[in-house]
Amino acid sequence: MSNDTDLQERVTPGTLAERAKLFRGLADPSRLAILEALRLGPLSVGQIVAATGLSQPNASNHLRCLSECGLVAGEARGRFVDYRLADLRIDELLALATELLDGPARGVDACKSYRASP
Amino acid sequence: MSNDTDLQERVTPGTLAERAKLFRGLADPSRLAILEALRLGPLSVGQIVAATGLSQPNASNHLRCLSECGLVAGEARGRFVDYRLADLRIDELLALATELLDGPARGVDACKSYRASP
DNA sequence: GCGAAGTATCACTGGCGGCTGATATGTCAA
DNA sequence: TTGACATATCAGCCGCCAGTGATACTTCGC
Repeated sequence: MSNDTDLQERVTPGTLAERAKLFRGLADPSRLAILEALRLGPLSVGQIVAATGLSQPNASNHLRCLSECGLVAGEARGRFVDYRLADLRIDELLALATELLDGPARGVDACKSYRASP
Repeated sequence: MSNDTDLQERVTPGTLAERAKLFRGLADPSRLAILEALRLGPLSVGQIVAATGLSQPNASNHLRCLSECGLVAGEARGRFVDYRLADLRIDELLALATELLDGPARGVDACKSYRASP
């Protein structure tokens, strides 16, 4: 059993679970909607709520998560908080995903193993 | 209510749920372990099982899913099936994720909103 | 100070997805 | 043909995360 774990670790030393967790951060339509909205520029929570249609507590929760994960960064301005993408490579990652969806990964939406919005 | 949906759609026309689903395909440690193993070259199911420590039915299930999604491609060779990454950009995507984890997204593993392996 | 607006936090729940164990299908060797 | 091997499929259970609703906290206008 410890052997199996070792084998798993040997594939990519250490960061396998972390990478899965990173992708999981991007795997939720709500979080993705927030990130997409922020690609155009910084937004306050209220603006994000308006842009995505999420409820305010829900958006706040996801923003907390995204912030802790280092995907977005929030800057308090009075009673408002402006959020922005934490890194340019996040934009690249999203763009690359779009490319794949137009290409080989076109069959994703047909996959029955899991849903888009859980 | 239909207004909120419209707003959501306006962020990225059409492909928001699909992109979430693509990331969800990468968000599982088992699937990610398979993809990582395949980055080094094509492998049969048995070799994947040995490399990842997954059970055979479990690996087969994930391979089916990954194949339907267009992330891997399988080629039957006798009673063996060799799987490989379906596109080079999948490798790029994984590399970009690693970069982010070494950089701004370092706090991902500390995020308590969700786990690495569900 | 007081009320209001913006944001964050909390407990709760329902639905979904990943793992397992058994079984089916298909293919090679003898 | 028969047995063994490689892979695929199936049903069921369990743990979990996303959403909701209520509420607390902070900051601004008056």
